[in-house]
Amino acid sequence: MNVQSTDKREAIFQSTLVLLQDNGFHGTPMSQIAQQAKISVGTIYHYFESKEALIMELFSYCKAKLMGYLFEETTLTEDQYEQEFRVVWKRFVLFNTDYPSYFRFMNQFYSSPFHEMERLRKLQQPGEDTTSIQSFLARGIELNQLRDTSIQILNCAFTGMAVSYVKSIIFGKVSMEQQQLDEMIDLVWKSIKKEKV
Amino acid sequence: MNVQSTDKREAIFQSTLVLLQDNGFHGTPMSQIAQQAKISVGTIYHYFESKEALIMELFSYCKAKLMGYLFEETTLTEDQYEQEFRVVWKRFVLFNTDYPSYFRFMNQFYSSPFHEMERLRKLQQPGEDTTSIQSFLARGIELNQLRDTSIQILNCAFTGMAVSYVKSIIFGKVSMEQQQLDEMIDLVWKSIKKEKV
DNA sequence: GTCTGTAGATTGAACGTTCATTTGATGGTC
DNA sequence: GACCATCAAATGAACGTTCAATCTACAGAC
Repeated sequence: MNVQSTDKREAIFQSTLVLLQDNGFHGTPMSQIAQQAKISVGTIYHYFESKEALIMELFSYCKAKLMGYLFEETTLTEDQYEQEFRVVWKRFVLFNTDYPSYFRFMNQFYSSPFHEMERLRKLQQPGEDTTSIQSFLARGIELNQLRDTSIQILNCAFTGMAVSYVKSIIFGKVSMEQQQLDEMIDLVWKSIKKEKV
Repeated sequence: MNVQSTDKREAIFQSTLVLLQDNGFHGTPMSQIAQQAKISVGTIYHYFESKEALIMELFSYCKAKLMGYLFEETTLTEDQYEQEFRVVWKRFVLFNTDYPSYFRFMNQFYSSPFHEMERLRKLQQPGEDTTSIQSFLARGIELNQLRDTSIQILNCAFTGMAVSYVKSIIFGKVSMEQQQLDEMIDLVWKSIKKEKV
């Protein structure tokens, strides 16, 4: 696979992202994806085994981008976990509001039967994402900064509020102001920080 | 429309719910819905104008059930808002874990293009749901029990964490124990309660 | 520098299937 | 016999996928 073909894959990904957000998975025919990407239908099948495979790979692609953005250049100082936390959470919101097509796609993906497939795939091939939100939260517990409870519960607070907030912004219920973003981060931090005795 | 036809509508709703959660909207043909409901395809079109109309009405049906359950028999005493809050939040979780097909359908609905249609419909015909979560939260602010911030932000905490928690339970990441549920409610309350001065 | 062979990339018409919706007939009720 | 409910076959459009043909790039021969 040479440089050109990487471009083609990218073009297919972007085209799919744009169309999916308005039409959904089954509402987006391969022919339309091809048209938008300015290639022919057959070419898609040169790069992806099937429509389903395209979606699965697109998901990995999006997730990798998000995770890369969240944790890039984070210099974690032990006594600055709270600041670090605020940065990561804010990045989560900013990434998704800046690239709403990514967000809407991943959101659709997670609430679709594809999610189940992804889950099963992960069980067979575990331990691939080492820089996940989960391990970031785990570190917070170790550093005695976060409530000593299950990672899953902390994750519900972190991700749940972030996703919900991003939705509010994208769907226009809330405007994206610095002040409100900071207040939202406060809510999140209040809920899962370790109480000082 | 007599009693029989109400039963038929109900049967169609239930059949659709069951099939949609595993196959998604476009992966669920009308023929299959009919088969599962033990009626013929044509009959569905007697009760619903189209597949799309069926989905939209199913959403209203589900939402009404959820809201009815959340706020039934709540005797709101002014000085017991916190308790009331905990009851309502817990009910939100219980309803959705008890009826996962409702949850998964609504979740799909919210992350699909249908949501946009619903939103537009709502704009044209506002003020229909008076017993919504939003007004419950608004009351909390009035009673000086919740942080004095925008309803949308409070809603992100309430709904965001609840949805995320229900997902964890349904997808088997977290088991549903009383202790954990209570801890989760604590997180939510901590994040949005009014700080005592 | 030109020619040639080859492997991969690209095309889009064609195929077979599936689906939402329509329709006209049939059964039941008052 | 009028009206509503129900049925299942028929319709026609749309879709995912395939494939034989065409194009492109480039390495080696001379």
